[in-house]
Amino acid sequence: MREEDSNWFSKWEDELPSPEELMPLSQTLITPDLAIAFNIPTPHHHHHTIHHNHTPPPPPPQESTAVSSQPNSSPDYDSPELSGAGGGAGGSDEPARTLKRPRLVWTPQLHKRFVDAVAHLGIKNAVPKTIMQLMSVDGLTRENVASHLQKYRLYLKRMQSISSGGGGGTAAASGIDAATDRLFASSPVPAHFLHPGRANSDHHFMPFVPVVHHHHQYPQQQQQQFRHFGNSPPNGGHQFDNPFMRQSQQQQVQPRNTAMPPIHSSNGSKVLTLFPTGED
DNA sequence: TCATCAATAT
DNA sequence: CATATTGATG
Repeated sequence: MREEDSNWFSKWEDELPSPEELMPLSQTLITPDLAIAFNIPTPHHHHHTIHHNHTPPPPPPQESTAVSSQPNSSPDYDSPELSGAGGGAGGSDEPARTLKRPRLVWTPQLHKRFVDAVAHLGIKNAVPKTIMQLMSVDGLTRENVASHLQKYRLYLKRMQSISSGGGGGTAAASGIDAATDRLFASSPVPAHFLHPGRANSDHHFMPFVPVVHHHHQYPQQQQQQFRHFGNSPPNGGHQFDNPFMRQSQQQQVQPRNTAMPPIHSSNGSKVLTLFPTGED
């Protein structure tokens, strides 16, 4: 089983789409809204007091490459928004500083990364922030993870209850594999999750979180492509080409559904789905 | 500040 | 229904 330890990363890598596959998007990266949200780029140089924290008291442990290319403007706090005046004004450009991101769709794949991350971190360190970092999914927020984690924990709890209780587990047991938790069921639950009491065996030897972050001011809003990114293992990153599938814009294949209409937000809610649902 | 949870909203 | 958001509490 030691192999796995050395392979876990490779396996992970395998699932990761190659860089090339990630970028190609037919979407405009910067949408009008975005520009507006950022305070309308006036035909002038935007210098914006860039923040190159030189003397920040609390140094964030996230010192990666100093690649702050892409001088994005920083979110200035001044929104002319608010009422007023303009009223609806067509509603095209809304200053809306309160932009909402589209709902994240937890595909089995994404969930798998989540579970893997939690598994490798150990219950102990599996807190939203850390998980989020390990997952390295662009656009994924701490709250996304927190929310999912909360639900996932409930799922684990139910699982423990049924597996140990035994008594009177009438429909309870069946309840598990029932329609609910379809998502959670798609990913195997690491053993240790079921008993927190036990520490993990030998897996706290992480080569260090591959968190190779960019420093980015993530633009909030609009459909964005959540994408992963290959990290390089500390000891020899091997990159194999991964003939993977392309990303679908929005299309989620529900496992149990002969019907085809997947993304049906009854309304016109924008749903963001991650990469395509391949197979597990 | 962050994590966790319960309740609630969309 | 799945996810987001909020508020209380540690």
